[in-house]
Parts: sequence; structure tokens; C-alpha cells
Amino acid sequence: MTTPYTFAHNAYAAALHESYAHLGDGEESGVSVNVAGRVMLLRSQGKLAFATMRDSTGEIQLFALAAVTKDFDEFAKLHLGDWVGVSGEVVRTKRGELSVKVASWVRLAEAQHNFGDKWAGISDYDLRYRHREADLWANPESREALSRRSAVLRSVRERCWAAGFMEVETPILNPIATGAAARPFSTHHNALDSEFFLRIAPELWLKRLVVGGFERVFELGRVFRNEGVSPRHNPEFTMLEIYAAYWDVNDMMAFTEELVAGVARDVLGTTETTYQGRAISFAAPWPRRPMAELASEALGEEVSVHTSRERLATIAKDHGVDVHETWGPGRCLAELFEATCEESLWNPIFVTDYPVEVSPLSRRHQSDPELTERFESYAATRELSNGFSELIDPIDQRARFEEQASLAAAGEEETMAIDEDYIKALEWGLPPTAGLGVGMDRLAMLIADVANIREVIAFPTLKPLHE
RNA sequence: GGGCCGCUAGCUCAUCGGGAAGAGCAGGAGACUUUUAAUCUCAAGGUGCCGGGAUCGAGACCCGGGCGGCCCA
Repeated sequence: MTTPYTFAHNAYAAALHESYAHLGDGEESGVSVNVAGRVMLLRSQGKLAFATMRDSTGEIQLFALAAVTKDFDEFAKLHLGDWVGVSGEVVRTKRGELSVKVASWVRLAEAQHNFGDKWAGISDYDLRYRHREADLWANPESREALSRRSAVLRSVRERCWAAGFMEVETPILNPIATGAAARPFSTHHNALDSEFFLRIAPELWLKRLVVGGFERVFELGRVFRNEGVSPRHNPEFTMLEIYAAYWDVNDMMAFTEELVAGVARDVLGTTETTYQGRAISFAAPWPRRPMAELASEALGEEVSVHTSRERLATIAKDHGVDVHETWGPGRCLAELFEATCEESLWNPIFVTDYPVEVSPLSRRHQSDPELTERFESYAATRELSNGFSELIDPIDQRARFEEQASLAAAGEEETMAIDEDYIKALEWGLPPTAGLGVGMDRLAMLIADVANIREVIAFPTLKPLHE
């Protein structure tokens, strides 16, 4: 069966409901429209047939009559899921349902598979994620989650642009994977006969652009980490990174809280919402608390990066942390913080003053060289963003990379690889700069109120099925 | 990677102390001039995820594998 190549579509469901709200029961508008969409429900009743059609904006009823509708018998035999284009008058039925009274219609595409149970939809996770196209038609919540993700990305872009940041793109294929401590994916370039790694972070490239004179840049793009899959981790995910010359960590915290609160306002219309049934407020300002202070409170014992490594390791072990030999006091403190505090961080908060040991790209704290001017923000018990005053000293940067290299040599799995080109870039001079990274999937989860990262990813990574 | 749970018709789910599987919806045929998950009648629909094993007999029990969910690392 041949189907049309185009359809002269001129009306949408949602707009019709709005424009014809005044139409009384049984009243006819005298206006003919062309609508198109998918048949979701069909109630055929002898010489009458009612279909519920859905387009990208909503649903509208199609009202067909044997006496009026061309090819009525065929219309009554449409399958659920078929795409149709319909011309007809806008009317409201006696029972009060706004409808398009079908004068003529065409089937634009046939659905050869069904879209799940018409009441229960599709609930099998495997089927939902492997055939998201069916899931999106069957389950309104799935559409809503992806729509909100899109709205979040739009809001973030607009807010970055409005603040004077330029959107840039940096390489995904890299000879070394650095800028974060994570295992990369590797691939091979045939013509260059070289191994490449998919980026784990765009960070170092972006700072090189600042060295090059672009004072405010951001990138919103995919990064790849070759790690486990969980309700909060997808191997590829979307990260916002932004860099601002002349800013420090405090400026960046102010920007971060306003960005996230602004996204909530743009997408939800409010900063006061709920996540998984519990109230959460994104309103700025967010509290700013040094990591050591939070850990001390949780422990009921004063700890800091200056507490002896032995003491910190002992307490960490008491809290179930698998302490490695290679860890110094900074790493022990950070792990201890995660083990004891994370779970209680519900409303957004900035955790500040991270140890140098766990922050190889951050500038040292002006009041304590063992700490850095770095923060991570937490919301709903999870890390949401990471930012700091950038380390601009090439000599210190080299020493930090070398520290990482020696950890790697000692068997530590997740360390940051040295990047000579980046050090050279710093030698050309990076002005005082602050940077920020925000996991967009995590932010989308909060805004869409979903518990699984896959709900905000159109096509999440799945294990291929083998025959 | 470890633990627990799930996998039965196209979809959503039942069934049982081991005795060769059942409903609703979808799909097929028919009835019906205002339906709203329309309703009614009829017929059809299954490698019970895959592979082994114990048993006279397994979708149910045991072992291995696959995919997924949740928790942990």
C-alpha cells in the first residue's frame, strides 16, 4: 500500500482544545482543520467510530460517521498505532468531547507492532529501554522525563550565553584521557595508526582556550567513562563545563547556585519542588561548609587534613571504608566525609575546602596549602557539581601530575594522567580562572524527579543481545 | 565484580504441594448512529528466556548461561 509523501497539516491537538474551549456540547464550529498523529484508541460503533489521536502536543478525538466520512469502513478498521492525517470540522460531541469530524483521511503509516497494553502501557524495563520509541508512545512519564531533560539543556545553554559564555567544542578523540580520574574507552585511528581514548572530561582543552584568550567558555557535551552501570551511572553522559577568567571559587559558587535555581525556575516554574516524594529547595544561596567541618560534626570528633594519617585511616576503617596503603590524610578525610556525610545532604549545599591530595587541578587554598579552593555541590545525597579556582602554576601542576603518576605506579586504579601539552599551555600563562562541571544527567534527574539515570537518557547503554 | 529479585501469548498479568497453561487488552471475523480503557458474540493465538540435571512426570525443584531491576563495591 502506498502512503502519501506529505500531509498538509495545519492544526495541533493542544491548540484546538485551547481555541475551541468555548464550543458547547453538540456544537459545530464550521471550521475545517487538518490534523495528524497516531491513533491511540479506537471505539467503533456500527455507523460511527471514535478514535483518540495523539500528536506532539496532546490528544484529540476523531469522530467518523458512515454518512460523512470517506472510506468509513476502512477508518473503523485502523490499527492502534497507525499514523493518520485527517481533514474535518472542529466539533464538540453531545458527550462534550472536542473532536475533528472526519470528512476525509489518509493513513500516513501503518504500525505493525502494538504499543503495549492500552491501559498499562509497557512496563518491562528491558523492552522500554531497547525500544524507547514504543515506550515513549506507551508511557507518558517517559515522554515527560525526556522533555524535561531537553528543557534543562535549553535553560542551561541560554543562561550560559546570557552570562557571556561562548559555547565551544573540544576533542572527543584524545591521545591521552585526562582531566579526571576515570578509566577511558579506547579506540584506534587507522590512517594515523594511533590509539585514541574517548574523553573522560573536556577540562584541560577548555582551559587551553582560556589561555588562548577566550575569557568565558563552556562546553555541553558527552563524556565517556569505562566503568560500571548503575541507576546513577551511564557509560556516556553529558557534562557542562564552564570556565571564567578572573573568577575564583566564590564567584563560581555564586554562578552555580543561580544556574541551578534558574534552571528549576525555567523548567518547573519554581525552586521549591519534591524529589522522590521529599521536598527539596534549589533556591539560592546554598550553604557553604568546609568538608572537614561536616566530617567533624558527623563524627563528633575534630578531624581535618592535618589530623594524623593513622587516626584518619582508623576512623575511616571504622566507618567501613576500604583504606588503601597509598592514601594520605587528604584522601582518607575525603573518603571519610563521603562515608559519613553524603547521605544526609538533601537540600543543595556546597562542600568546600577539598584536600590538595584529591584535587590535582585545583589551586591551593590561600589560608592552608594542604587544602584547595574547591567545592562540590550536593543535592538529594548525590554529587551535582564540582568547581574550583584553577591551578595556574605549571610547576605545581607538574608536581601534582607526578604525584598522580606515582599513585598509579603504586597500583591505584583511578588517577589522573599527565598531560605535557597542558603544562606547556600553563607556561604560556593561564590568568586566574574558575571552572565548573555539572553532570547534566544528574541535574535532569532532579528536575524530572526520576530515580534512574536511564529515564533521562533517550537511549541508555545496554548490553547487546547475542543470538 | 558480589548479593537479592524478575523473565509465562504481541502487551499487562494470573495459575500450582511437581500431573502436559489462563484472563484482559492488542490482532482476526461479526453486531451496534454519540463513544471515552466503549460494549457484546465467535474463532485464533504459547520453544513458559536458553542449556543441562534429579523425577514416571517440570514453566514450577537443582546446576550453568543470557538479559533486566534493586542493593553493595
